Amino acid sequence: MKEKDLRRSLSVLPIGTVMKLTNLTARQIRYYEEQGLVSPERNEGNRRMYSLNDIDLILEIKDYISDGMNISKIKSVYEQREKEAFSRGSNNKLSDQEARRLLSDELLNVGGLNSKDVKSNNSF
Amino acid sequence: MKEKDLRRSLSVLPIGTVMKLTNLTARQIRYYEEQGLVSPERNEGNRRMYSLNDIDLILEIKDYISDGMNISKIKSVYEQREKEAFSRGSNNKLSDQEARRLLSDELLNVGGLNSKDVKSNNSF
DNA sequence: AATCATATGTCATATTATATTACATATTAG
DNA sequence: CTAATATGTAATATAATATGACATATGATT
Repeated sequence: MKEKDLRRSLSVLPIGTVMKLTNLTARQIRYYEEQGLVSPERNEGNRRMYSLNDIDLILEIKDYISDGMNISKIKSVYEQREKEAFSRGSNNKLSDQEARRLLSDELLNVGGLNSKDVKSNNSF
Repeated sequence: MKEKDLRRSLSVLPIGTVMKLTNLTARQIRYYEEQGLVSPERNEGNRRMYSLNDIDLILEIKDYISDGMNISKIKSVYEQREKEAFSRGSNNKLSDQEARRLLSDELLNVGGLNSKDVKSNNSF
């Protein structure tokens, strides 16, 4: 559903939270961004702010890497995906207030705890 | 489900995230803590770290405040809720719905429709 | 083996975020 | 009116994050 997409794309999580949820270091998370795999927003203070979708993506990247795939391969996989997604197109817009409410709901339903050695089920 | 309970009690969210998700100021959030309504954990750097359960609670507090209930009343209600949960045995707590009803009952005793500013579309 | 690329660690410096405390103030209750 | 309540605001200190540079382990290539 549309609402869910939106609430999962709200960027409210700082890198420290992402570190805990993914078990990655800040260095790693920033490096994946540097390589074009993730694109967190920035707040007014220039801090990276991540969404649940970003966390999904990062966990997926983590999986790929632990499977022996290197960054550039992962990147090409995502570029391919974007092409497909782009051909579908989507647009939705909700008020900030609605969005906040929706994200609350979503956060309260987060599923899939990351666990260092358990191949991420990526169910976040 | 136990795993979900665990997830919901993970303290990984700094106060800035809570501000965004609840639309409250840091001052308000800390004040509710000062009044004994919330008890976030602290990380090694002494920063408050909130869980999804904490956010639930804060949103609930926000609702009741906007309905005209004052802090001490809310506190006494929570204490009452705990008593009842305790007398039922720790393994059989009040359901959320029952808890809501309890608070609603209390609201009726708070007296006059303290209409206040009902901008509180408690949709959160 | 030597060299190179990749992925991550670590350190230094600068800026933002948060904690704490104190005082101010608007609104409500008595 | 006066006190209590809830929140704002400011000052100061410390933690978290950003950025850039250099180090290094690992695996790939020559």
